[in-house]
Order: sequence, then structure tokens, then C-alpha cells
Amino acid sequence: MVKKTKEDAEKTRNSIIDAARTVFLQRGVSRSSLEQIASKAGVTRGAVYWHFQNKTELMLAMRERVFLPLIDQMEDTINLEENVDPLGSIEEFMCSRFEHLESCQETRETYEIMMTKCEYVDEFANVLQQITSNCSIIEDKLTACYEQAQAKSQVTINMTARELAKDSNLFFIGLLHLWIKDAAGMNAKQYAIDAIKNHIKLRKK
Amino acid sequence: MVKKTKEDAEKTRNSIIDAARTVFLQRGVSRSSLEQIASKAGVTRGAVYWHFQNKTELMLAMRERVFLPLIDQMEDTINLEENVDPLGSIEEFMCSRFEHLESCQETRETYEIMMTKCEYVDEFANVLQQITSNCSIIEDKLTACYEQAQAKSQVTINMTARELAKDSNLFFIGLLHLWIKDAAGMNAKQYAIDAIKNHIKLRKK
DNA sequence: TTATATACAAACATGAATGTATGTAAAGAG
DNA sequence: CTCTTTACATACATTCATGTTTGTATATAA
Repeated sequence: MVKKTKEDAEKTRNSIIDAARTVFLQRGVSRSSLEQIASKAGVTRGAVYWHFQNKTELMLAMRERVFLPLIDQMEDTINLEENVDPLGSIEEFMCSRFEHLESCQETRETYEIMMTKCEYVDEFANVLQQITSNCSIIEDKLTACYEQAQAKSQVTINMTARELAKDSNLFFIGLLHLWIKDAAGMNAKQYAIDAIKNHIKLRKK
Repeated sequence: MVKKTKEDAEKTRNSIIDAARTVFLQRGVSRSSLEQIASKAGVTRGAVYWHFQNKTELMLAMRERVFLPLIDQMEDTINLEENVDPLGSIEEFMCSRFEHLESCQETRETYEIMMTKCEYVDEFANVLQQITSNCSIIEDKLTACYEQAQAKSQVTINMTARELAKDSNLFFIGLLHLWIKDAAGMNAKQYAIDAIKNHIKLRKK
């Protein structure tokens, strides 16, 4: 019954997304009801349906709030022009991702939902496609880096840049999954950083 | 109304599991109703409830039918005693897994369900734990292999066996995920084998 | 100042899935 | 050859989430 200005409405919208993330994490996406989400946000389902068409749209909104900034951020970390230390920038790219994961709870929780509490069928099938296509973008960036590293002969030479990039990409994907799924099982802080440094060290001349 | 002998009952049970796998793959676990599964198997929900307590138990039965043989198989592929070519046996271990994935549709589909069509909450939470603990078992086996490889100085020496094993393990996890999720996007047949061979080649002396 | 659109809450209608209870025909035991 | 158990099918009761519709107080535009 309180009056709502436009900014208030935006706050409501955000609090619904936050509540959704919390409930999704606890109960999984499909078992989470809009009623549970609404009450956790301190509103009714009416508010949820006002801001989002349905649970799917709410879920996608939650995802975009962390994935969109992350893609923008990728450009910053990997700078291809005038790269003095290509291998170092690959390492920094990977490390920065995990530092962000550690410092940002929202990102961490969203990743966990996307990786272990969501079923990729029907409307979500193309989300999976987006993710894998994003993977191939990263592979391309890594390839470019390795080409530069080879040009400066900083790297062991018995493999092509593309092959090195594929291997690094797969390593990165694996690390992400294990890190998210086993957050409790390992001292997450250092594990990822060490693994990344070793990975780079292995191909340094 | 047809008479059922014990073997017939076992066939029914298997056909229910098969139907479940098909439906799970199409609609995701949580959206699949026992009615859909039953009718696809040519029975009613009564049969499903006779053989399984509920959807969860059915799901776990489906999983065990492919995961149990796979664990047994792991022992065969990685033989640690009297290992002439440790690096080669790592390569063979990884390759054999993917060859099996290619040749066995049931395994492939089950993996896809477990990785992209299942939410790991409540009763399924410990399944995730099982998976990651299985990962650390693999890491241990890989470590042992790399130790042997180092003893025979077949491997680049600037890293410990454990570090090499971690890197290979993460690579393997990433490859599994990408391979399953992007089965259409790449020529799956050769991709995995090439990636594995390059991965091993990178650390061969 | 009034009219309209906004931002929800509340009520309603529906459907779908689940679990259980009961019925039943054939198989297997004695 | 009966009796009991198996292996289901059928029917029932209940829960619960969803989508929609209606109501309403306030903000905002004219």
C-alpha cells in the first residue's frame, strides 16, 4: 500500500532478482516457486508478474545482471594490441576472473545456479549455446595471445597457437567447474591461482 | 493383463529406465512426469511406482547403470603396476573414455542429463559430492602415473607430479563438459582425441 | 486539478503431478 | 490344485504452482 516512485520500482525489481538468486540456489530453479521468491523479496506474486513475464524471464534477468558486465570486462583484461607479455596477460586474464568470483558473491552464486541448479531444456537450450559460443570466443582470444607469444618466442614451440589455446581453454573450463562445485572441498582462494600459474609455467620457455 | 515372469519384470524395469533417460533428455529431469515416462515405456505409473520409490530413485538407478561399470573400467585402463609407458597410459585412459562415449549412446545421454538437465539440490546434492570426489580419485591416479613418468624422466621436469596431475585433471573435466555440451558444434569424433594427444605431447620430453 | 498510467496486492480459476489405495490376473510355492 | 505373492493397472485424494483478472492507491502528465 506504500506509494511507489520509479526508483522504488527499480528497487523492487532488483530485490526480486536478489531473492530469486537466493531461492534458486537453495531449491534449484525448477523447484523454486514465484510465491517463495516473492515472499522472500517482501512482495507478492503480483509484483513479480509485473516486472517479469514468468520465471524464465526472471532467471534470464538474473543471469544478465552478472554476465553482461563480465563480457565487457573481458575486453579490458585481454588487451591484444601492443602486448609486451602475452603469456602474462593470459595468466592475468584467468586470475582476474577467479579473483572476481571470490570477491563478488552475486557472481559466484549465479555461476553456481547456472552450472548445477538449472536444467537446459526448451527456453534455456539456447542459453547453453550462448555459453559454448562464448567459450569459442575465449579460445580465439587465447589463440591470438599465443600467436604473439610465439612471435616473441616466449613459448615452447612444438605446438600451434590454436592447439595451445584449446588446451588452455579446456583447462579453464574445468577449473571453473571444479572451483564452483567444490568450493567447500578445497581452499578455494589459492587453488585456482596456483593451478593457473602452473598451467602457464608449463608452456613458458 | 499379460502374465509377467521375473525376467519379464526385469525387462519392464529396464524399459522404464530407458524411457526415463529419453524423457529426461528431452524435457529435463524436473519437468519430466512419471506419467510421460510410463507411457513412453508402454506401462502405467503403477509399474513405475512398483519398481522405484519415486522419480529420484529412478534417476539414480539410471545413473548407476552407466556409472558403476565406468568406475570398474577405470581400473583396467590405468594400470599402475609395471607401467612401461606412464604418459601413454594416461593418454590411453583419457582416449578410451571418449571412445566409449562415442560408441555408447546410453552413456552419452546419461552424461548429458547429469551435466545439463539436472538440478543438484536436496536429494541430489550428495551426487555432486560423489562426482567431485571421483574427480579427486582420478587426480590421485594421474599423480601416480606422472610420478612414474618422472622416475623414467619421460616428462618435462619443472613441475611436480601433483601439479601436472591437477592440470591434466582440469583439462579432462573441461574436455568432458565441452564435448557433451557442444556435441553438435564440433566434429566430436576427432576433437577429443586430438586435444588429448596435444595435451600429452606438451609435457613429453 | 483532473485524468491516466504505474506499481503493485488480492482473488480466482485451472491444470498438472504426486502419492496412495485398491483391484486383479497370472506366476510360483506347497 | 489351492494359496499366496508378484507385477502391475486403475481410481482416488490432495497438493501446489501457474497465469490471469480485478481492485486500488499513488505518481505523474496534461
